[in-house]
Amino acid sequence: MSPADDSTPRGARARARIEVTAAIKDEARRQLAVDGAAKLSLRAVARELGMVSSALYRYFPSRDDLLTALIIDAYNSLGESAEAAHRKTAGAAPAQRWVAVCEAVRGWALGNPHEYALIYGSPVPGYSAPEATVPAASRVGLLLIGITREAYQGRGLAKPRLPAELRPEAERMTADLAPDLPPETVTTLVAAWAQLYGLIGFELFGQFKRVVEDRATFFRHAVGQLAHGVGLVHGE
Amino acid sequence: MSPADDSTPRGARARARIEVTAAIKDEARRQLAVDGAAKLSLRAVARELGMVSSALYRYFPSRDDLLTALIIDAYNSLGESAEAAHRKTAGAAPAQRWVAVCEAVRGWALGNPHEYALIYGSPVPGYSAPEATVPAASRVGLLLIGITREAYQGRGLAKPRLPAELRPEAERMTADLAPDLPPETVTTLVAAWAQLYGLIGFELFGQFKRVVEDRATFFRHAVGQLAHGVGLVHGE
DNA sequence: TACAAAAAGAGAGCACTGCTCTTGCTTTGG
DNA sequence: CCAAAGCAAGAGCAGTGCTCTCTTTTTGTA
Repeated sequence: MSPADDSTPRGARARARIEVTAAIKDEARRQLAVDGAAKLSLRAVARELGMVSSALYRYFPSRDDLLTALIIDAYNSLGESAEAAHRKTAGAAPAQRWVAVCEAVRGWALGNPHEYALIYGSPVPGYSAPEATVPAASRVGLLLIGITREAYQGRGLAKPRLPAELRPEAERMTADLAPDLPPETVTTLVAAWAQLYGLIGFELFGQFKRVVEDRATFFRHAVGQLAHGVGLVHGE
Repeated sequence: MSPADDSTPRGARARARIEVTAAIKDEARRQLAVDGAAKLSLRAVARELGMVSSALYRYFPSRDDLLTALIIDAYNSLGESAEAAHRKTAGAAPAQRWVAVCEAVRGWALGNPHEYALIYGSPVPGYSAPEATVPAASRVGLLLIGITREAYQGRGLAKPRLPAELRPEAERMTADLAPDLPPETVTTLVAAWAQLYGLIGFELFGQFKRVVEDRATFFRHAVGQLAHGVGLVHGE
């Protein structure tokens, strides 16, 4: 995760530290998958690893620091799933790539519900994500921007309307996120990005219970509509 | 909250029980607003109320039961805010009512972030919402259905396209939720419902930090687009 | 190579949590 | 009137995050 400044760890101790750190995170991830973030216990992790709880604080100075490490890993794991779907659809139409990436995000979420809740559910109280999580957290968003850019550079796309009151904000966002795209598109894109997580969250957290049954099909259709809204669909 | 079967409590003891129960919930809500659900402590609540912790278990058999009561209250509080906005816009165009209700939901969420997180964030681990929460949880959804119905009965509305693979599910949802509306509309409506919470959740949980600044304007536009997608906007 | 410094583990302990059980006291209803 | 039910209080259990001290082990360097 951290950049490998010197790929040769200075000694046996440094190597051991890396291994123990990884072991702690692995065991913590295991407990996370079973019981969720709120029940993750440092003492239980240490117990399972055969070490005493106070020794664990040599590796993570607090429970929140462990959680932060897990959050960054989760963002990266999710990002890799999404990027894999993106790669696999190279050459396909932008709308299809969009749907594929969205489905990869959904699939990862369904497969790792507690990790998903950790990063996109309510943040752990009193905990605000440190700056270190930003790059990992951006990966999916960048992917969606990339797909849109590809479509735009390919043949342009239908711009949604933009009310005058939103234009300043739209131009600010555009300058920050994708200066080569029209503000109308960037605005819709950001909304679609948030809406994607609404769809996934409702499914994952049980709001669709007794409402939506064929959730995969429903999701595919909904994110297809999102792609349409962004302007990725030309034909028909 | 609970239906007043006999509005005259049988005696002084019953009255006291109601009052103590309310006091516990109030204090718990106070702590919830400050520290969030995970740090809500029965002992702290009891302490603040001048009672010993074990006495609290006469009123709520467990921490989860207290949380469930708070969840139902939160759903109802949110529902009332939304319904107030709905009433206040009686006679207005459906799209305007839609936006007003969505803004009421957002306003309530921003004003009660921890309560919002309690009901729409990641569910408390190992905790699945009991059936008792269903009616309270449905109020906002019913409102959105009502607005759409009003628009439909008024002058009909533009139906979005519906792919064949989704038609069975769309018809099932329609039969369950609003048999008098076209399946195309119901499907889009359910998606919009989830997407609304995506928009609010991203704002509330910090995902829009350094991305969207003028969030009120952005939100108004985004939910206006949702209304458009459902078919509530006729003109222009 | 000897040695001080840094890193790591072990254990005890503090203040807190949810929850249970027992012991008394008070209100209630037959 | 009096047993029964409801309620409060206190002690106690097992667990938590975290800190502090003490000892051992591994370092980089004089």
